[in-house]
Amino acid sequence: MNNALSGTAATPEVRTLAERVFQQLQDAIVRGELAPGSKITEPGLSQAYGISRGPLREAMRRLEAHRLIERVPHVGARVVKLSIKELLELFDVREALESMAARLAAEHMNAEEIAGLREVLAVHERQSDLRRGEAYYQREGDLDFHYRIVQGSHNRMLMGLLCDDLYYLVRMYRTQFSASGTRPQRAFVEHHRIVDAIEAGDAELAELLMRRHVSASRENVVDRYAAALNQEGETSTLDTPGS
Amino acid sequence: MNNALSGTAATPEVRTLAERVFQQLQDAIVRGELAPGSKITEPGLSQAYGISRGPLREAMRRLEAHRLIERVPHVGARVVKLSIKELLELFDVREALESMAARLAAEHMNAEEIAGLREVLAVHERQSDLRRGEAYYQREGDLDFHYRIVQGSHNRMLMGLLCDDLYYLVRMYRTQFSASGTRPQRAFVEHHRIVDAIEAGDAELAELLMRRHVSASRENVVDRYAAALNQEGETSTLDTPGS
DNA sequence: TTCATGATAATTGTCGACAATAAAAGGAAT
DNA sequence: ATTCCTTTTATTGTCGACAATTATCATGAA
Repeated sequence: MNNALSGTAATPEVRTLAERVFQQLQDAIVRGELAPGSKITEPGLSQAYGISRGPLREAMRRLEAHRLIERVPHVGARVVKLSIKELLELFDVREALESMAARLAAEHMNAEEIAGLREVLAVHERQSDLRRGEAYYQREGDLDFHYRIVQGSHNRMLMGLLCDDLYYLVRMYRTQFSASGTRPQRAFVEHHRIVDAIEAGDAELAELLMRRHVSASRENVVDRYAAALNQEGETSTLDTPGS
Repeated sequence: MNNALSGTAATPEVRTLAERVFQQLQDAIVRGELAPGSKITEPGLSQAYGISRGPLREAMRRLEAHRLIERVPHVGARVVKLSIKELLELFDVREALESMAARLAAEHMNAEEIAGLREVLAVHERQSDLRRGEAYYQREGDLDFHYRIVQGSHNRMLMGLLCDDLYYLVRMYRTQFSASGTRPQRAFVEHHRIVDAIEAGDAELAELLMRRHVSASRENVVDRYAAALNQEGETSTLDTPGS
């Protein structure tokens, strides 16, 4: 129940050192302060955070489980670097999971939760009035929207997979690719329609709309990437040919 | 590439102690040797496996990440005990993920992989001839079938979620609920039809069939549980009332 | 008898040090 | 000059011990 969106926000005080440094590292990685692909050394971090290597190793194990760092035995760990291929994989997984979440939300969400969802949309609308292009806050809010729907599914396993694992990768991608200004208006009306379907209890429609919503977001990323690739002459991460 | 089904089977020698004890513990939990809900104590296990508490703690962290044990700070860890509610949640997640996997498999699977899939079905058919009711081997084979389709999706994130996390829970459930003899014939023809769709490259059909397949398996569990509940007067795990 | 309270014991969290492995640097031979 | 091998160095893996927290149990009062 304590999984706030910004991680360190709604956690007053953590009991264990490993937990705390885990959250700090998680935040640092998501915000891009630890560069993607950069190597992480245990003595360095333990000195930087003023703790021993024991708790640090546990924190790193958790980061590895959340797919934020990659470790190879006896060699070391490095911050994960999302390629465009892995980003698209992430979208496919989100499409599958979030459409299911929307379906379950339409079946199980209660009145208060739906009211909260509408409130989120209202906040977005206000922010959209203020700053139409500036999409950073809205993007965080977008995640908040998806977050609430997942919670509304009342499926703890789904919540764990989406909120504890994948959403951190999504946020990391957004800072990494600086993916602002991604079709704000259209996503807006799609959000509204999804809430309408959920409120009407139309599970199939909610599922379909959410599936299209995520899929459209994915296609948007593909287009933007192709455009950026044409404009510049760079080949950054579209490798890994076989399989 | 090295994620064999039986865990300790295709791994000749593991480099690190933590890795080894992790696999041993994972196997012990899945096989039911460590009773679900039983408490796990660090000194006990470190003595039992003849290692120090350091590697053991890392192994336990990994088990926690794989949702095989549950830890609470300063209190301890206990083997996860799947309730019927969580089992149904697991099925919903599988339905979402595996239907997507089938869709992607229909798009990306190559000839050799399809041939391998057909070979798996052939093996099942032979085993089904030999022992029709005895479904243990067939159930392991069933997981092998699903395993290969997930691999055929060529989506590493999907593979990680399904094969590294959820399938261990599935196997654990099967030993825990001793869920043998679950509609072997019908699952059989469903498997065949799914492979047909994949071979035809019909992504939509493969997705639909896999979705129905998992959903039917879920409903079968619901029915069996309701029947067992009526027959006996026991109330085992249908608690957790509010959400 | 039951409940609260304090002391005891056990377990978890944390730390520093040693051993094993892999990467890096340096030198010798072709 | 390049390549291969040896030595060195740094990082990871493992261990045992101490501190902090929690659970247990005994004791006493209502």
